[in-house]
Amino acid sequence: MNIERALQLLKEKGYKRTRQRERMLEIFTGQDHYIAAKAILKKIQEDFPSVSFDTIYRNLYLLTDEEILEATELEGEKHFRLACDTYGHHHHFICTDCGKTKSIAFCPMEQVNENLAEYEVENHKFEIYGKCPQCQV
Amino acid sequence: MNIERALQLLKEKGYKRTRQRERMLEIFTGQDHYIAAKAILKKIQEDFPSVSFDTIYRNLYLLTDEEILEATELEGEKHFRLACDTYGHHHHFICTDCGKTKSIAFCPMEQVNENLAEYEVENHKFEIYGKCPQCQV
DNA sequence: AAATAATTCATAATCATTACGATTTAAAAT
DNA sequence: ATTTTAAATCGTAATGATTATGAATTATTT
Repeated sequence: MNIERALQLLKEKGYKRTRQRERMLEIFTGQDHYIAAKAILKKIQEDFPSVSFDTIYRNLYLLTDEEILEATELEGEKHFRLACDTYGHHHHFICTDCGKTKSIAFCPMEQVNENLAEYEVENHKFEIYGKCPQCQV
Repeated sequence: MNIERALQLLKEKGYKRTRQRERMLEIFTGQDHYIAAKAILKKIQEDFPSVSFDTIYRNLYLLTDEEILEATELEGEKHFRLACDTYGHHHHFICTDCGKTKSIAFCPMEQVNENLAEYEVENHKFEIYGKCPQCQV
């Protein structure tokens, strides 16, 4: 995902192009880290000191719904990153210090041979946690 | 995990045997469901109307640290269940309605062949979400 | 039965998140 | 270029889960 494509997607859906949204996308661009909602807020306040929680959260969820961002919950806080498009469905190693991610192509759902016939599977989560090379002691 | 063993473990560590703790363990016994902290509180209040948040949360975390309970975070709320001892390390299907679980013996870490040599893996999470037979529409 | 150390209770504080009404602003229509 | 209008933002307050605190209580040890 890149800014151009994100803005295009938003336009197609009739959403307005606001400076706050552009700035949010800029913050995410080029990052392969998950970032806490709180951290996004702080970053944006550097340019828009009066931006409110509402704006940030509303937009984070909007962008996630539109699949421009990916979300995950780490230690009770929601974190976000630009949706990856290196390959399709995949998972992540996530650094518990800095949020840096490494993509894991393998999806465990292919291998589960437990009998789940009577269960209606809707979703799954596979994440590996640890320290990236930069964050090791 | 069963009550006797849990109480034994607590005793060995020098923790006191309180009525509240016994009641908590009773509530979990025989359940293969993840239960929200809030729900535990309500249940215990039936017997101890004046029990406080503090008691519940402190004990849920204590029991989790002692590996008597297992915890997971579902929709921003922590949920708990008795640690399974059907077999060793494993994962769960979790019903998003009632919290009922089904054990999944397969662990995806065995299959990951991405090169994580430079990454210090500490932990992982694999959960499948959906509706159990009882909760399907 | 007394001592002591852990535990609980009652309540307040914190932290992330969500909600709301008034105001502003981007984009469409004139 | 101006007006219109619907969406978005701001400022602030509310909510909900969780954590913290200090005094009172209780299980265990002496």
